[in-house]
Amino acid sequence: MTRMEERYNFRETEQKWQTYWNENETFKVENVSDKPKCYVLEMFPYPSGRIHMGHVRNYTLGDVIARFRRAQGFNVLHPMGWDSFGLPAENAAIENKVHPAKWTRENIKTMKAQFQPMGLSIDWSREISTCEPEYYKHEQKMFLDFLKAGLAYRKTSMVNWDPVENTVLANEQVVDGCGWRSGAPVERKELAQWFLKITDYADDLLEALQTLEDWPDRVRTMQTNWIGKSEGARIWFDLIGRDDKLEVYTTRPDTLYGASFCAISINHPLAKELMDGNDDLAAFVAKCNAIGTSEAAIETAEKLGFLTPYKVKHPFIDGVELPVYIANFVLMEYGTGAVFACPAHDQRDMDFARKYGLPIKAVVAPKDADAATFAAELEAGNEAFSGDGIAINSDFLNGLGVTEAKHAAIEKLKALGVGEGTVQFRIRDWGVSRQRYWGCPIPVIHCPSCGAVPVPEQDLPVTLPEDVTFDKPGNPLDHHPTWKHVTCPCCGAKAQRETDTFDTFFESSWYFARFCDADNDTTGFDPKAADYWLPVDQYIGGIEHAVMHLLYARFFTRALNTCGSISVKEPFKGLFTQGMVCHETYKDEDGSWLYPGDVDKQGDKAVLIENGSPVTIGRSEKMSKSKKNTVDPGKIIESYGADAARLFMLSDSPPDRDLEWTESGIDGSWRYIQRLWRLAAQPKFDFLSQADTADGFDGEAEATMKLAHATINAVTDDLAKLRFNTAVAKLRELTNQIADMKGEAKGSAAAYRFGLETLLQLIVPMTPHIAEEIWHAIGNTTPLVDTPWPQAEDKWLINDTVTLVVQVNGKKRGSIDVAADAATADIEAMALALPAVQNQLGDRAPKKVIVVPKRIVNIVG
RNA sequence: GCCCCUGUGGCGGAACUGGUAGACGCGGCAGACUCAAAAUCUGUUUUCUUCGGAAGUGGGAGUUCGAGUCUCCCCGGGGGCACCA
Repeated sequence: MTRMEERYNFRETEQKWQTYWNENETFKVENVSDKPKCYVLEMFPYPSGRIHMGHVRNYTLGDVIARFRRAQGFNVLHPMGWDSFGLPAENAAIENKVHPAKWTRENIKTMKAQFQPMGLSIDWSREISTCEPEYYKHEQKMFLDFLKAGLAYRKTSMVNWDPVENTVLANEQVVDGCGWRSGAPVERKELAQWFLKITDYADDLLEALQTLEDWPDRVRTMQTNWIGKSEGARIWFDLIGRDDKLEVYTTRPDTLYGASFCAISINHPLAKELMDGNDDLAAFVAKCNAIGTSEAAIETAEKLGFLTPYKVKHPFIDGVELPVYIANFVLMEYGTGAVFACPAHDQRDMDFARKYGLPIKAVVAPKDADAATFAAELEAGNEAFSGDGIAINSDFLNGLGVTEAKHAAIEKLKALGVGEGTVQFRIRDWGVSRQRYWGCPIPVIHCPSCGAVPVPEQDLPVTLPEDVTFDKPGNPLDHHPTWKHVTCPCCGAKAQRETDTFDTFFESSWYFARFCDADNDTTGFDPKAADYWLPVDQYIGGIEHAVMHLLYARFFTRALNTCGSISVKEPFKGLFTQGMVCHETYKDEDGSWLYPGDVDKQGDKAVLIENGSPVTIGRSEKMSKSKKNTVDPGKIIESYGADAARLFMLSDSPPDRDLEWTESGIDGSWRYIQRLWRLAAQPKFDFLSQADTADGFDGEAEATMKLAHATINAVTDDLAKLRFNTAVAKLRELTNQIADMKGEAKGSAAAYRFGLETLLQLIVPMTPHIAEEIWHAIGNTTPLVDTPWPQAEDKWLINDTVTLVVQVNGKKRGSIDVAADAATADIEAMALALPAVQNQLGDRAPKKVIVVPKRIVNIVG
């Protein structure tokens, strides 16, 4: 063995093993193997320029799983790439006059160099960058396939329009009704946009959530809510004096007998019809629009109604006519943009009815209530009743429960030809057009006579022009002198390219398939490669992607499946959402944010290092540039090493909870790394030359052997369940056990060595560098990274004697050591003989003695 | 308003299907080594205590031989959704 330095030099060691892994292509994988496959993927980063602690946590978690599975004998795919289209690149272009491509590629280079010292087990041969034509040309082909399959279409819809920047903004880019950069009030504008038919898969996307057992319930709930399936009925009310009908959607057809009016959206065609020359209505619409769409505005918004001259016939009751209002609470985007209102059983309708003096009629009463009394109280009050109950005052529905009454009402509507049962979804088709330069061009040509014509496949890719300017607002593709001017592929006439680009969620909707076959130049990936690797076994990322990215990717995979490009439907079998990395916040006397590095903490107080002026310590929040509570991963790795940083990311906090970054925490991890080193470099006794198991094990040696084997099982289980914090705790316990050994028992040296080697084998996924270094230093020649995961031996897991706690009336009074197979009667006798038990019982005889084998004895006195 | 998560020492957090509450770490305290400091090591660290014990997992009830864990009600913290008919 090599002589070990007294102190561990992490800089040298970490560099050494990283170089070894790179040169040996240790983590490069093939798409064929006789081992079972395991695909571990972390959400790929946006190349913003610098890695942050969130990245470190994310990629450490994934790396531990990847290394663990690799050791367990899986063929592990653990790739990395760059989600490199997006707005920040264009902002940089505008602010710093640098081309988005240059900015992005330089950032990738920087960030890749920052990832390198983390020691991640990544197959870099599969690296991808989504802004390169080699990547995005495939998604242009996919889009053409979607068009053919009827999964993509163009329609005019309302969008958030920034009048200063002349571009569409995503909902997230609208802050308090204003553009996030320009600060100008956002306008609603109708614009022709490309959509993908995610709604075709609404039911499947919802149903399949139940099969995703390895997803957090939270995410499944959020997607369920987002898809928003509701079952109800469409009803066609006869408009009196007109030929047409008013179509409404309701989830409560059982309350039709309580209907008192209908209400339509201000954007409903009937409302628009009335708008011509009607100043009162125009004023009303203006008033509604002025309320705004912010949460607070809606919360306090008054119910506003405008009575139209229209009336509709009640579908069930002859001769009853209902007035039609235009109301601010009815949304054109949901259902049919029209509702019938039953004030007694809907709070919103109740508020509206009270305000405008409309009738209120109770038609459902709780099971146990006296119907007449209940109805009278309900109709006199201001509180609607929306609970379950029995139909009353409802003719043929009377006596039915809500569910049965809904069915009966729908049957009757169908029989009368005035309605039908229907399912309504909240989710809407995915608008993918963006008036942006730094995205994938939408491969379509607009011809005055042929319309929107797909770019012929042989003309792909449609690449972004390099020579663009950002000196005026709007889309540089639109301003480009020549790029958009082309001829129609159909008729040869002068035509224009589509100048919109795809939403950048497009790229992240299939990158996991690209990693399976990253060099494929024909279809983006070979279906066979995707079949082999997909679905991703463990996907890891932030909860912020619970709906958007994760839903788009699930849809996209289904769409590719429909087009025959892929055989799976669900891209991610297991999903793990990690918590945020947080840090205390600091402010100076003027209330400006301060960097932790500028602050000197002394107990509960803090001062500015520069001049000693007082600093206010704020609550711990997600690390963010704006609050300056960030810690640079590069500096941390530089001063503590990657292993210490990785270990800290895994210790203490469960990975799905927020992690509080502290100096003392990273110090603690660093101390552990040093301690681990001393275990081998400065042992209390010579465990290497004396290691001999011929005489068996005794005392501390036996205890170490037992703990080592128990730890193998415990840590294996913890890692499989992603309970890294408890795995670390158990490894520390084993470390303590080994460190406490004195070398005096039979087999001490052998047990010490076995314990240490076990520890290294179990900790190598977390702290790969030091584990590998010690492994070799104590004489192993096969790299630890290629050593199979340890297996616990049964003989060390069995205990001859067990300690039983003895309770009297549920309170602990002592304990007894008994043989594992001791008879119940003997155990009882021993427990009762304990002085502490005698004291408690006094003269009384025990009423009952409960013996739970290998656990507890409870004496009831 | 609806839905979800969460509440355990000074702090982060352990506690498998109900069975020794506080593993492991951070911080603190005391001591050793040192001229001194750092590092390291040893001990101690839920609270109260008449040193026998007693209380204790946000609060209150319940089920049980036994509850941090299960049930019901209430309170606090965090997050998501929402004029969704």
